[in-house]
Amino acid sequence: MTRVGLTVERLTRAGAELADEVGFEQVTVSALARRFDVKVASLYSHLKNSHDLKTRIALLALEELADRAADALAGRAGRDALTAFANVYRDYAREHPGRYAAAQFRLAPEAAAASAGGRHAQMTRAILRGYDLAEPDQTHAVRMLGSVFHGYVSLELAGGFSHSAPDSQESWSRILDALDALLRNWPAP
Amino acid sequence: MTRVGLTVERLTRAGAELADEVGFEQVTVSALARRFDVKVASLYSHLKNSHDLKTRIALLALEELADRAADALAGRAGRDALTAFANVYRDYAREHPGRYAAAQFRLAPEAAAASAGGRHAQMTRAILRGYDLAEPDQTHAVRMLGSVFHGYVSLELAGGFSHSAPDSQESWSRILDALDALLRNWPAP
DNA sequence: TAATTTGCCTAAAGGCTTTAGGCAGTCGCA
DNA sequence: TGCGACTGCCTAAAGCCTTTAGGCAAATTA
Repeated sequence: MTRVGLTVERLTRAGAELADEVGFEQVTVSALARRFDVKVASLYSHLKNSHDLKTRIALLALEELADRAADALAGRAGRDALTAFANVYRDYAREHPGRYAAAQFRLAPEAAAASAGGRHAQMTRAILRGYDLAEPDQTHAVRMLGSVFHGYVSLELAGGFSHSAPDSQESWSRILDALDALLRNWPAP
Repeated sequence: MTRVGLTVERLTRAGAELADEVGFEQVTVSALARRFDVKVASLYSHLKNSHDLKTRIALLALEELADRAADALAGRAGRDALTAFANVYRDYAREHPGRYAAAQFRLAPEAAAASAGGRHAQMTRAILRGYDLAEPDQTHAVRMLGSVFHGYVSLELAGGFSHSAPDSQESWSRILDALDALLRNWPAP
């Protein structure tokens, strides 16, 4: 009856790995217990419930994404920043599909407030400083960028662009070109 | 022991309604059986399994969406078509959140091939006929439009834009303006 | 070393999925 | 109209997941 040394942090990290391996949907308290070779009930002294586990994985993914984005943004501006930022999302989703799915997990309002979501929005705004957009257009542009990045990455991950020409990488590059052009030339109302 | 008259079609429609009421995730063979006041096992002569049910709901949603989009597109061109098409997605997602979630369900390749997915792509291409874009830019633009529509609607549905100014409707309008401008002025490589 | 806390365990109840086999309406055909 | 075949819904049962309650032993503290 040796102790394995479970902690919320270890469980969350293992849950994130599990998500990348089998998909976020399949992350289950049982599967996690199996992975630690421990009885299921044992996890319930560390986790409130299954939803709690998923929330924690989502928060972890949002933090990781924000950290990477912050790194990528350091020392860059304008189109360079836009591209680097966008690639962080896409690359993260490709490297960690389960975590990326987790990042889309519908958080309860207080969890959302405590999440790295705010950092993401702030960073998107920072990118736009290179583009001379006043409010409220800046907010519109923030929302649009978020939509394109999230939308493209989701569709790509869902297999939407595979098996058809031109390849996805090329579309991605050209879409970033287009966004850059659009931001430099944002239409008046 | 009267017969209720279950059919795959009725089950699928009821499943779609259930999805809108409680969320696509919560759509379950058990819940559906409850709704028809019938034993769970009875549904298994009509449905292969739970995944089959979800696939059918997804296909239904994709059909409905394509039908609406086709209606909206009839007799419109250019920016007018773009706006109408985009609004179909957004409105459908707001009216039928569960079905919209279903439409995002990862389909198996053959199910995807038999789905209305192709009609959606064709209609997006039709819109672009008003904008003078040659290949491969047309495909890039199709992918970008899909990304923005899907991304925006997902983020909005997830509550991303509520409780903050400016309101979501305004951003949506301005983003459509921006897309129209971008398509009229698609940058060269 | 004794007392206390903490961590993992056993047990059990309840829900969802899926398969197997059964009985009774319902429909086609003579 | 009556008989047989089919179809549709049912009971039963096994397997997996979640969650709670209560227990014992290892680790921590004094």
